[in-house]
Amino acid sequence: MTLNPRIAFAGTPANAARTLEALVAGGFEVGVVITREDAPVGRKQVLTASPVAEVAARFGIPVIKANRIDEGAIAELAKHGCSLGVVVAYGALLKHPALDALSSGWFNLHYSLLPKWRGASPVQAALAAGDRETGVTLFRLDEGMDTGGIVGTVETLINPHENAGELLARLTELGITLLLEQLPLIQAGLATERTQTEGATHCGKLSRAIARIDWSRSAIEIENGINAYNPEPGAWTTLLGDQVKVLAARALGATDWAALSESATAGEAPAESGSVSITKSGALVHCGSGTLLELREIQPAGKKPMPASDWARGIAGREVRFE
RNA sequence: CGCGGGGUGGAGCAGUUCGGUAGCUCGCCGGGCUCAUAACCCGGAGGUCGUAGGUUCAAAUCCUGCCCCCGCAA
Repeated sequence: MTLNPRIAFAGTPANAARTLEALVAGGFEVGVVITREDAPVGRKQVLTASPVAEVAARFGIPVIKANRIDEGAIAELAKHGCSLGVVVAYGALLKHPALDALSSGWFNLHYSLLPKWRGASPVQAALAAGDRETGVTLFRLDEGMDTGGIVGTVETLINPHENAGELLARLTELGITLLLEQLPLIQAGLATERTQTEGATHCGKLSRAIARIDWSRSAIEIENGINAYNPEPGAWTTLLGDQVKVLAARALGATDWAALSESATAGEAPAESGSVSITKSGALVHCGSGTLLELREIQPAGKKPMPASDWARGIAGREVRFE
């Protein structure tokens, strides 16, 4: 038995589940877990409990399944004697009655360096914007959207070609470190909270629409988008009307290759955006401003993910252009 | 019964509409060229065409059931 206050944990997806695991392993007493209700998953629409619910069940922690922390959930919450809340990607905003439900308040792990990228998709936003660095922020929840006082941050450089899945995995571990370090201080009333600075930026919810590749943009911008929107919701384009996911690709610098090529000096028409050149080892897509994007991994609709070189072999000899 | 694509030698594809026992680009094995090579040349191995049954003189190709994979939607 610890003397520390019992913690209420709110979260839903896999990285939240991982954090919950670490919290328990770290000796913190999690009195109750709040997660979103079971949802249909996959083609079969099987009603599935969230990863956080799974972990809670494994540790025998009581679970409250609610898509928002309303009066009913607050009443349930009160039964478990928790005084401090930790929120990691729960999936709903905490409004006022809920915020006041715990005497020591709620603290949230947010995967950006606040006040940068407040909102629902900070990891993706940082990658899409081509940021060089990002991080994790632990802050006290208030009624605003990611506006509360900052308890601590961890910074990290974004690796070249790193996608959102990889980056989130790293940030999750950094967040766990931060949380395990700061939580005892918070519990002891020794944590400091500093007001967020000016210059906030925001990001919205992810949608499939924004993950569509616009081949008229430069290769670097396109690569940033591909890194940002993989693995979810998946950067995509279309080929003859069928959707094709681009799982990984690399911009070949910012060079205007079209202007340098012999065909340009020979007066031939420049390649249209989206047209694909099959090479010996793969495929190059012509992007805006004459830039080139080298495809690395691709997934046509109905197919499994495959190396771009394999895909290129199958379409060799045909004219190919992404729309 | 939500919509849709697909299962052909190790990989990616073609062939299926108009049935006649299998092709392409690679990979692999062996040999050659070369200082050398992921380059080039020659040769070779490897396939019950997802599965069960049906129609037929003949089925990867037509019909029916089943299994599996995947995209969308939710």
